[in-house]
Amino acid sequence: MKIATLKDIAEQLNISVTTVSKALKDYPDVSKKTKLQVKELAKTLNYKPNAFAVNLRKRESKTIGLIIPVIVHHFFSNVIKGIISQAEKKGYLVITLQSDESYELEKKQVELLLSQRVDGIIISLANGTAKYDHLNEIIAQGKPLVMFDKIAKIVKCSKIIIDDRKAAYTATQHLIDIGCKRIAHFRGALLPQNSIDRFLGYKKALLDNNIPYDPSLVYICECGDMSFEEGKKNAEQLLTDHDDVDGIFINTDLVAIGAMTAFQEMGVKIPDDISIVGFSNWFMSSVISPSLTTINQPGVEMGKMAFKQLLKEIKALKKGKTFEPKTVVLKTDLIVRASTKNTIS
Amino acid sequence: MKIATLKDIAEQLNISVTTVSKALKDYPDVSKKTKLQVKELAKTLNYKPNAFAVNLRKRESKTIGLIIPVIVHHFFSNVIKGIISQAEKKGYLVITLQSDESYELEKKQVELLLSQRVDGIIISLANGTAKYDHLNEIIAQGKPLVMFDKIAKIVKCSKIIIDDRKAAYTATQHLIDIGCKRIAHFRGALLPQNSIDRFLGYKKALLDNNIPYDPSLVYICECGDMSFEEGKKNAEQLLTDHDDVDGIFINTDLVAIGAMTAFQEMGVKIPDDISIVGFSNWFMSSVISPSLTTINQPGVEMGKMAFKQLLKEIKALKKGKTFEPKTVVLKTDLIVRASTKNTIS
DNA sequence: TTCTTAATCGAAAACGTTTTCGAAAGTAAC
DNA sequence: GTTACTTTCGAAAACGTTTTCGATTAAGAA
Repeated sequence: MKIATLKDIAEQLNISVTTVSKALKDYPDVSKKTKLQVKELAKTLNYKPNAFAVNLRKRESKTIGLIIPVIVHHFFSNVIKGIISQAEKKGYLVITLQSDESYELEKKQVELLLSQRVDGIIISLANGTAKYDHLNEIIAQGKPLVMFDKIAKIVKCSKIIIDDRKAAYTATQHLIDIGCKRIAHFRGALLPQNSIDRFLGYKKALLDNNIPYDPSLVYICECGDMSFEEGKKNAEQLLTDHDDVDGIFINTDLVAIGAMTAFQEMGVKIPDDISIVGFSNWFMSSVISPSLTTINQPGVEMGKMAFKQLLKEIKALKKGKTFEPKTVVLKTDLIVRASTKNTIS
Repeated sequence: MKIATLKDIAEQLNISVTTVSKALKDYPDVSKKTKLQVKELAKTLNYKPNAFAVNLRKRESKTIGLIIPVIVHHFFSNVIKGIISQAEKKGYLVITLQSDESYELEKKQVELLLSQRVDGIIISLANGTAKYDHLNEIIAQGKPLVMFDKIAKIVKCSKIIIDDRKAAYTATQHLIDIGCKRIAHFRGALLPQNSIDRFLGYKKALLDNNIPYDPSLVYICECGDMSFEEGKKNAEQLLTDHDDVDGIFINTDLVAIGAMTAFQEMGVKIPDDISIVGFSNWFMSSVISPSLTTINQPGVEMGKMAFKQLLKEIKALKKGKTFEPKTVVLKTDLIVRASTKNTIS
């Protein structure tokens, strides 16, 4: 019932704890005979090294922390999957926490992970996060930090992102290419960097095509998380504000789907009356009707990359080396589906 | 840069490590003055107790393990969310692993968690799991184990489930009530208990209503995970096998959506030609067209329950008490939407 | 024989905490 | 001056590993 320790093995074999430890890790200064005996007994006693003791001694936990705004989310759960699978391959475990888009919680969770002595932290910022002391503390403690998707540019750490601006530009350009003249934008929250970047990409595409930028066509979401309801609300508002809009680029698929639902309820035809482009390529977007044109955001790959970078830094630090923060930009693709329709050719 | 320890504080204050430790936890045998000094210095040094050392000493990690078949999954990610949030509230952290529906991986992951000395394990079984040695080992080590959703009845541990049979019965009865005469069933994999139970509920509903049970109407999925493609394939097969089916009860929403997509591509009208009921109430199901009638499966609540039960058992064991495994059955609801249509009244 | 080398082992310290137990010093009572 | 408390502290052991460094023995070389 009690879990076996090195001491138990040593006593049963009448040898020292030292020798048992060395035998199990194939040190050269242990005889073949003893090694065999030790290994055999270890197996029958179902010996497993006590991780606490190993951690304490080695000053590393083989564990990393992961903080994300929401778990029930197609993109984020893909990232989680990517991180966990990659980590497991390399012998690391992942402690996951959800910040719920709250700065306060996020800060508390960083403290928690630090006192747990994780070997490194991967984080995607909450929308509410505007102060970065808690992140700088991680770095100050000499712990690797990797941010992904929702990042803070100022913080000196590695970042795994997509080119939001370029992707948004591509999305908007697609609307223009198919003949849209009045293009609205649902930009989500004001703060997060990718919200800003997507907005800038949208704006640039307009200007590059000599379409005047009209601020009244940009809808902001004051609430914490972009949601289905937000999309519905914005769509209804848009319809009362403007009757000439023929295209919308929307920050997130979920919001886009909310908007589409509202439009359909109000008798607006998609894509005939309005073309819509979303962002993220949620699985859902391929099965709704009409299917949603969107930007594919490679979640699993992002997760894997984030862990790989973190591991690189963990290893560098272990060897006493320093490292330069690196920013990896992952490729995105425009996926054209039924929610956008060419009215030109 | 270096992280402060009790010793550092002790040396700077010229007192013993013992006193520092006691001061920080407000032991009565430390003077107010020393307590104040210690706490102040601890704050300025940003002292955080070393979790490894505490764990080693206290023989508990305040960490639990969670193994699930898939992360990117509406129901499971909801459960994860429930577990993590509840655990955080109680001061516990969660290490999440994904078994990918593989018995081998699941077994390895249990070993991993045990050697990590987690305080308990929550698990939802892989479809491929038919042997339970690894689970019994957890119990043999005196660690609490809670299973949810995909459980093994034989294993003596607490279980959080829904009444799959009853839910399936309700779903099938709904199809019968609206006038369906030939009702098919996509049952998913052969092995998992809930797949079996849902099938039994389906069958019982038929028989209770004097509808003959026809095995050729039950479609099995040989593959590991139930997927969108599986639904399409089954739908196509069904259409060539039988032309008189007017209702289907499908194991999982995702498969149901796949089937609906296939039907729509083949010109079969839903719900006019065939009524469909899914299972789980994925968010997606409410926004597709037609929206999907389904059984609501309370993921977050299930996760919270699972953790609560686990914590109860952890606490009992800590006090040296024993406990009786408990099975909690959560309520489900039928959610009627547009994919089923009353052809009677 | 004596010296060198190789092979095999173990004592001990260290990682950072927690907790038990006793010591010391001060105060109060007699 | 002795006894009896109270208050405040610290030594030491323990949790289970890992690793350094010496010790011991045996074998081979001189």
